[in-house]
Amino acid sequence: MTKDDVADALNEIGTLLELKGENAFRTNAYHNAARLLQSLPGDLNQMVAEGKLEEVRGIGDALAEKITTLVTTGKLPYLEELRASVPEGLVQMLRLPGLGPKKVKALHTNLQIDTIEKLKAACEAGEVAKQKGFGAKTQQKILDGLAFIDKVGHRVRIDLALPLGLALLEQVRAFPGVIRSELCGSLRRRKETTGDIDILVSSASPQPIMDAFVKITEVVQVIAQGPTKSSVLAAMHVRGEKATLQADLRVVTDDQFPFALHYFTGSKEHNIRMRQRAIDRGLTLNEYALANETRSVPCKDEADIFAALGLPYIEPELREDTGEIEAGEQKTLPALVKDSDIRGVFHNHTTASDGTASLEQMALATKALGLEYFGVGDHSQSLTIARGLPPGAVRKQWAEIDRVNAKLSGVRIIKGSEVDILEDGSLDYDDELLAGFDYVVASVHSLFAMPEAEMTARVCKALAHPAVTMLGHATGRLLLKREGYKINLEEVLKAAAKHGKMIEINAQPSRLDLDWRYVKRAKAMGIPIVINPDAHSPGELGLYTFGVQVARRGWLTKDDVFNTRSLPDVMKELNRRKQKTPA
DNA sequence: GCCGTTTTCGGCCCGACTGTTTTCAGTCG
Repeated sequence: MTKDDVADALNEIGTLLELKGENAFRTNAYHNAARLLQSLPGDLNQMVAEGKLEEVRGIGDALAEKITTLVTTGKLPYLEELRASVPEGLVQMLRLPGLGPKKVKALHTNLQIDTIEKLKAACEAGEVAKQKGFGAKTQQKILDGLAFIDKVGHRVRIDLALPLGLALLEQVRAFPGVIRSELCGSLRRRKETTGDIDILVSSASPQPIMDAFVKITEVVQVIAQGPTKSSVLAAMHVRGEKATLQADLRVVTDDQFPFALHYFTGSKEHNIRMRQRAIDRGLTLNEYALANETRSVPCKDEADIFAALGLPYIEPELREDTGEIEAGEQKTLPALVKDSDIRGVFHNHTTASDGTASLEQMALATKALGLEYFGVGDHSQSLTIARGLPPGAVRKQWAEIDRVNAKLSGVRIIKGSEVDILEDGSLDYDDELLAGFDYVVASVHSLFAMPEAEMTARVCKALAHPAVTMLGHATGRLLLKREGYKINLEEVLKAAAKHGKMIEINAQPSRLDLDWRYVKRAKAMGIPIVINPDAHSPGELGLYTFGVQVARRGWLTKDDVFNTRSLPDVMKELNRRKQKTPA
């Protein structure tokens, strides 16, 4: 058993104990131990063998014994007994916003609800609202949550899906007889979430490839296995989280490969347009060929297919039928921004607020990524939960930045802050303090339930403030978990354009906010975009690449993205903006 | 569950918000 498997088991115990109404300190000890294990360096088997587990702060006798049993036998009777005593449906109910262990337990005890289906029926019958501690609003919130899950289905965030897809692809590529192979589908188009992994292979002998595919270590279940297509369920741990997805493998001949690659990359809407173009030229386009009864157009790659239909190559990220065909015809397709264009990052956190690494550690990690500048953006004073900085701490940090900047070479720390937008749209620091920052990210972190008009006015007012440089995570959404707050983004973009403000693409894979559709809109309005990792640890700095993917889906070129500029350029522009700020 | 210069029991876990209440339990970050 790996560290991650053991951590999964411990987390499961913690959750099941919560549902049984156990003491929160006890359940937390399990979750805590799971987290400890995942960040533990070295080999777990070896630690167990050497009896070193108890030395870890947070793991005592009881946890050490359970971990030892899991590692040595691969199972744990205690966990199995727990599972048998708690219906599986209760664990699923926990995923609904507004439902925690206490409420789930109450629903189970009082209404015998132990499945999502029974929960839905009870809400629709109005039974839940009658329960003590529940009410009409809670009941509606559950129904909204159920509808949301229904809509989202079993999709997985790209930061989890892509590593799993690439791990499978890498192994498939090593199979004997594989000529070409690629990821297709929404993963290749770098959509923010993925429903399944599509892998395409060209080969003259499909059968051995099918046989080998279902035996890959990440495969947990074989759903179907035919001569040229197989479907499996694959799972992998990525940075402590488990990704499980259906993965389909298709094998075609190498002549068919470009057509199949285009077809399975989609999107469906893009494909429809392309097939129509083929028909207009007296041809049919499908996953095997571009042809009619009398002739077949040979294509060695996708570019040949586009060329045969009178178009330049269209990048997968653009294939959504949102104007890419027309732009191709007019030769106005953008040269999309690339990872290597990024020269620095803004909006990051250090131990001064809720980050895990010091200013200097973060700056060094930025340099190690080959970047030139690290914009610090710790939280402002109102966000006490994230240890937001009071003014005194801000001034202390500025002195620290000057000290570290004097010491380091090859990377520069830029003074910034992620300042809360307060309820009335004012900022969380006074103007004098704000004027001392090189840049300010303004973000909403409170009162998410505000009516749309109020929230829009609140954010637009903040954007009018001279000290604000850019807007942080524009909607506050958490992908597959929580919809963003209600806000009129069109109005927000107008305000940003009017006041000359930038908007960030928050590159945290759970956010990817501003959404790519609005990124495209922002570009059309001339609003500069900044790709920010919102890193809370050195390891998160590299997440900016997920923001680059959003930028590409939003048609952005290098020139559209502020942090593709060099350090001198960036400082010049930030200073120019500050000159406009009345002190 | 873990932990101990407060050491074998009692504290650990903070604060805002929501929806339910009429003073607060539960959820969430």
